[in-house]
Amino acid sequence: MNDSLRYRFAPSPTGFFHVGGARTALMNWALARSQGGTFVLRIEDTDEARNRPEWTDGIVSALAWLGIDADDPHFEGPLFQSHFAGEHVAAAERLFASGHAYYCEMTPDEIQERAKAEGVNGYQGWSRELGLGPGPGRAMRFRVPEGQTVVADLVRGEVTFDHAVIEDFVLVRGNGAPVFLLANVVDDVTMRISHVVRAEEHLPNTPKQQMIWEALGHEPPVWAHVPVLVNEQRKKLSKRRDKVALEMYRDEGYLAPAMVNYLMTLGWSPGEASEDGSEIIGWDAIEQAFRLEDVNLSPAFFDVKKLGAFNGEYIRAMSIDDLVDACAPFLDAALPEGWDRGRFEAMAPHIQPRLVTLADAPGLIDFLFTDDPVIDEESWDKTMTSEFSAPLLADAVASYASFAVGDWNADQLKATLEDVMHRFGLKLGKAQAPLRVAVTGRTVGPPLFEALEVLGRNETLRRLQVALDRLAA
RNA sequence: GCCCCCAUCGUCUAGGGGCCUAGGACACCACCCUUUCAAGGUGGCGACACGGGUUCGAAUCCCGUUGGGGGUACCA
Repeated sequence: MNDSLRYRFAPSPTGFFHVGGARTALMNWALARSQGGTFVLRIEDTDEARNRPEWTDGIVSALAWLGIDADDPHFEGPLFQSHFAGEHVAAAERLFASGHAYYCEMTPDEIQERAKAEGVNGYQGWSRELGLGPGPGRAMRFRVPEGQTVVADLVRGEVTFDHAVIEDFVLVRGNGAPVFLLANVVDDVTMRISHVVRAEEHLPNTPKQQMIWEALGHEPPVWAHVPVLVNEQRKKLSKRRDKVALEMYRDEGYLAPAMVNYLMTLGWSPGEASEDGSEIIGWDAIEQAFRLEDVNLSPAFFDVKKLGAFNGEYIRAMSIDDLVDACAPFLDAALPEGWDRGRFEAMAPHIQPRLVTLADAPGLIDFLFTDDPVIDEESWDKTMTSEFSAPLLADAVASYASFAVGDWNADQLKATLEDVMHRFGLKLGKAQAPLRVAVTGRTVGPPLFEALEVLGRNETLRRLQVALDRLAA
């Protein structure tokens, strides 16, 4: 372990875990593990979050789902920001004592008025030289010196900010509560954080944080601001308009490794680490290959369709046993209680290449687990209105009825229907359609004869007869 | 308003002066395979925002324009 490499991930609990947060967490994790450093999970527990401990539990379990394991030696935490509250105030006092901060008793309204009257923008350090001491309602502000701050960012290079455009920002509110900006820096200092890897939206605040680091007498950390994730309108992913909760993707049957893989390809490319040019690459390889220096500068669109492609890829790579296990919860939710696991195991290889998410599984095979298939009327109309539908069905019933139980398998069923179709001068694609609708209720689905084999002789014949009766009526 | 960031196919990206008539992946289209739908295979469509420089040579470097995004609270 390299004790001097400490990467922090500092989410605020909000009741769900943001996919953007997942990505930065993953990046920090990859760095900490491959460099032999530590991933520090620090949770910004607000008052509301403290009343809802399940929110912070959610963060830990979301991280665990992603493979960021709290028991891993590289993992430290969770630590809670509120535990350091005393240190926040103490640091502010030191800043005041050393002249880096001063008290100001102007209210936001007064500031706005005066700025308007003077035709200037924002607070102009009006209380700087008043020599005010602490007092009720007085906020502590940072005395921004002349000059400029250069933020050395590992992904974006050196970014220069002119102090002239940074107002004397508030450190501690009039009620004595330190602001987030200060708390954050003090936590980072206290926890000896060496690398701050976070989303780009924090870049404009970084010069302020760097000034605080320096005023506190510390060398600032290595900064790295990675591009934000955006929606189709190129706006930052937001809880209100976008589907951003990691938990929702998990609950819809997206696989963690697929999500992890996809997230890491946003703003970064595995490059040489992927020998075949595909973007499908396992975590171990990602961990070894990931470098902040290789991260892109521009925002990336979170494309659910591409996520789905990755997910399908990962599903197809699963063993049948694993697939069955993974699908089980989704089947529990959708099928009648006590569904036959063996039956699903028999069909699993056939639905595997057809799944985008695990949640798609029940819809593909539910007809095998219900008393009667749900007939899609559109499908019925499309396939049962031909002249040959009824006679073909009748022929099929007659042919299948003569099957011995031991002959009831996909190959024989197919061969027999081929005989039938020849009698009608049809191709298999056409001839199987009425049977498919009669048995499954739909025109599309898993391979028909395999499904019939699983369904069994009696039930298949019964369903075909039901359809025949309906056609006769 | 002010500050900061960004700009290669529809999308995610490769690219760091000649290897680029710009490569891959997802999506899309066509064909093949085929038991419907998928999966798989083959092929196709498709981009360096614009304008100036620098250079023998620019997607790559510089400047500007335009366009996008983010930030700017006694929010976190």
